[in-house]
Amino acid sequence: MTRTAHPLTSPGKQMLSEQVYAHLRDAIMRGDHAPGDALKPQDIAKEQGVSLAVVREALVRLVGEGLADRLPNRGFAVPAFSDRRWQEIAEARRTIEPVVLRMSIERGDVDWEARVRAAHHRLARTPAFVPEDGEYYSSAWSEAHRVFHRTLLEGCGNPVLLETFDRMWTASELARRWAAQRDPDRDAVGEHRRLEEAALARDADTAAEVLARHLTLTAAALTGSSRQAKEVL
Amino acid sequence: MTRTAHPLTSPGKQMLSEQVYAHLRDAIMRGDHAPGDALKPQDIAKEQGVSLAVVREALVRLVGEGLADRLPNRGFAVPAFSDRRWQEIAEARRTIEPVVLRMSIERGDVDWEARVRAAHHRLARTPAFVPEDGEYYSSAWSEAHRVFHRTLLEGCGNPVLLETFDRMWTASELARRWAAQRDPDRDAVGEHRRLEEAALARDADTAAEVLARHLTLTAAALTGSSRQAKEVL
DNA sequence: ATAACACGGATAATCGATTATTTGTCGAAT
DNA sequence: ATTCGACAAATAATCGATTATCCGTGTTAT
Repeated sequence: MTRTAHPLTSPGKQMLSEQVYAHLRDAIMRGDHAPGDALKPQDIAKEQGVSLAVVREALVRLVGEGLADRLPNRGFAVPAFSDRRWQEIAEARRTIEPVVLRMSIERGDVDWEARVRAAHHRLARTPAFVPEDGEYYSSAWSEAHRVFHRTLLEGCGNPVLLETFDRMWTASELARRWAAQRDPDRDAVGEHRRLEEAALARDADTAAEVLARHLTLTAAALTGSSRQAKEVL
Repeated sequence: MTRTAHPLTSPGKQMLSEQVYAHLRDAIMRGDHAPGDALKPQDIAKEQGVSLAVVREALVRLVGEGLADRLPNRGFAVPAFSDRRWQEIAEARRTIEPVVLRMSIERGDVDWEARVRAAHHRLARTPAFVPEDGEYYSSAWSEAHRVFHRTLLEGCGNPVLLETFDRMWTASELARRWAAQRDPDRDAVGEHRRLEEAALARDADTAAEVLARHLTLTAAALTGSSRQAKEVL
């Protein structure tokens, strides 16, 4: 039955593939599936109540962002990160983010300063762990963490560099889900505080150094032993 | 009629969506379509002799790589780059590539040295322009140019950083197609030669500086006037 | 006993057709 | 003459079904 023309653009409606994409992305990032698990279009289509075409589109997008693997004629799967891959991602972040942070600190305006303050404040008062979630970071903390690191860089004013950050962050978080158990000795809170202080003081040298160290320590904590951290430092 | 099972994996066969994807990517990168032109799935499907599903999959992949724009319920289009966007891409390259080049020079082995030599040699003896192609760079030169710049960075040994290069290079070349007329005063040949020399001499400081200048000059040449180049330098 | 081959189930890839949305146009009311 | 709204073409999004491919299993020949 065709209903009469909409008086105004129907508000809540968006593409099904978009919804399925977001759902799968969140599920994968949340770690709902084990690495290597098959993502079967038919099963997903049935449980989401949509056709294969929309699931397929969502999966293809996921592959493009590194959130799914594809083997031709073999289907899609949750990506499995090797330790080597994880280290490469961490190194890439160490290489690029301090440079962008410098640019950000040199260029950021007062609005950026305010956003940095707000992001750090939010991060500092969000608990990283909630008892019932076991060893995993709470999703609220993960999001606050991402926003803080991104905000630090946003002063650079270059969307292309921020896109690069987004891609690496996604890969980094995905790998962290599975490479990881937390290192209780880490003082990430203090590192974040020092980052904020250096950024707001416009001390690019210190900020870049602290960020590089922060990323190194994080990477070392996630590869199990803290031996590597001491070596690098 | 179903034919009997293959004695061995049929050799030339690959996914249709892959072929269509490659075809569209090449066409867009070659500049066959004007920026902003609609990419109509139906037309493409008909001229390629495939169904809508495979065209759609190819287009979704293209969007993921920034080689097509998508407006929900409005279809796909060849991306139109603003001058601002082009400058952002160029700045991102200036920011990241010199840093990666340093790492590459510090780490590259003798095999890398040989590949740099070969890539530069190939670039130097490939003509940048062929008369019948008007003002556009020849596709052979474009490819040799890409390989040279990529090879310079490959010594870093980090696939994640190289993926980042690939994405930025693609965006850069796409923008160049349309932002661009060449600046006859440019001595890109000399810049490339100095890059090779500094890299092989393991002079990371000089190489990074030459690369930054090279990217600045290229960007300035493509935004029309060479005024900006002089300012930045 | 082993290795190569053929069958069959499961699932990926593709297709043809249906449904939904947008946009331009035409006409009526002001 | 201008604006608002309904109609109609174009085309994007989705669906259900078909075809092709892979892989495990069982069979047969050596």
